[in-house]
Amino acid sequence: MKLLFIEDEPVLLEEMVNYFSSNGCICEQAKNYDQAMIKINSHRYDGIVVDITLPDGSGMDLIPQIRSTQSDTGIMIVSAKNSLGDKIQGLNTGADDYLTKPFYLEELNARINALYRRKSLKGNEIITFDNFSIDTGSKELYYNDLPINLTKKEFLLLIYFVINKNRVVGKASIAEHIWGDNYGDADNFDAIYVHLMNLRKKLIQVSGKDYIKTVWGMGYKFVS
Amino acid sequence: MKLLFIEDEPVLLEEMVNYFSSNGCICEQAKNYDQAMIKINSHRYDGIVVDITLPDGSGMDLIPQIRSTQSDTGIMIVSAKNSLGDKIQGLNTGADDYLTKPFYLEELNARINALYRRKSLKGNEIITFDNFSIDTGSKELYYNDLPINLTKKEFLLLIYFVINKNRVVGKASIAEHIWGDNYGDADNFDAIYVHLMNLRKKLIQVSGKDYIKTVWGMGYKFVS
DNA sequence: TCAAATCTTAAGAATTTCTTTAGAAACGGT
DNA sequence: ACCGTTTCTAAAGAAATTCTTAAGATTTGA
Repeated sequence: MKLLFIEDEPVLLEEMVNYFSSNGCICEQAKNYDQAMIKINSHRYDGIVVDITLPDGSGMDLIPQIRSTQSDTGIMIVSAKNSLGDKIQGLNTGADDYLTKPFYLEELNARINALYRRKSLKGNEIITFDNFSIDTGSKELYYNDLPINLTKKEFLLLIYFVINKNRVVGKASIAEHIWGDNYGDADNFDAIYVHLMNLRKKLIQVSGKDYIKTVWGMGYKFVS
Repeated sequence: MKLLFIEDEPVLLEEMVNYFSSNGCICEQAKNYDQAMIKINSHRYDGIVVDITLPDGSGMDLIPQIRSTQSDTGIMIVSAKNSLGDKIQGLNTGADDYLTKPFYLEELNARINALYRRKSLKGNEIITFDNFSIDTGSKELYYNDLPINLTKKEFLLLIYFVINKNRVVGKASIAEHIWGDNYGDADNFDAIYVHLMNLRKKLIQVSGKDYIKTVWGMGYKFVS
């Protein structure tokens, strides 16, 4: 994942770059508005962290600029101001999320990852796990190049699981993700059960491994 | 995670409670300002979702009240876009985040989790003590990378203990946090005893150490 | 010291949650 | 309109958790 950090405070900037570099990210930095402008207009990033208060301008003004050229880049505001008004304004200009200083780097990391997951889902991408590969463009699943026939619901379910790998997802989350808003009856999860079991069985059938672990009373977890 | 939803619109309230309950949270609700006030002053929560427009008052007025007594509680405002307006801008209410209606429950979920991470878990998704580590995302406990199987209640109990490390927690507090307000019989703590002992035994079994100290007549204390 | 209160432990009953199956209903392509 | 597929509903059985009960141990305080 390629990231850009726009931040004038040198200590924080270094901390962020160190943290994300050692987490396997490609990190670039800009120390002020002008540097940021140059970076933004010449490179693409998966995520950009923008400090609002810069010595030569407001990070707020950078956001529409980023958004106009890099529509699927995750934009994360970091700011010392913690009034609601600023947050609202920031998100209205096209940012995806914000964090007020001081913050934990773990928190920033979690949010950037969440943004990346959310954004990258749209593109035609191939996600792999073990011997499986999912082509999100053609909506197909392969096991060692052998195509596995999944129904639409099973496929959506699989994608949702893979995106949230190793994390417990509750039945309600699954329901909302697959059926959207109007999943009326809250305590009727029969349909989920069925699709889930079908998907589980298909994965077991070809791989011999059960990827979907049941977490009693909580939901399910995709492990790999 | 124990949550309070303050919302007068019954459909949305029910949806939220159902959603988060099905995702493994303990949920309580308040339908108006007065009910909310009572709840806030008598219970502690990990997160509170506040609707601004209530029939008998403004949710905004509840926020300083919450903040003054529950500093680690994540406060999430939900509101129709037009009622946010300019009034709030620049007004530092003490809320942590906001969401304008309508929203996806998944979005609310993500934000509440983020707040919980930041406030209670101090930025970490993984909490450690001695050779144990608790992964709050995958809902698993490890002892030196050896997974320890806990039931839902045991897991909730452990988290509650760890967050309140070295502090005595009474049985009533435990009950409240793990069962919410629908814990029928107030002076029946038998169920707590059982879960508590089961957790205690599991921890002793792998580590040889009893982390849960009994404080006679008071409650229990998790030491590390 | 002894009775009362509180806690520990264990076993089994009750409840909840999950799995599986089968068939009905809805959908989509021809 | 027909047929095959997908999706949903329903219901029964399995599994795991949760709760109740009860008996025994420990601590407290009169």
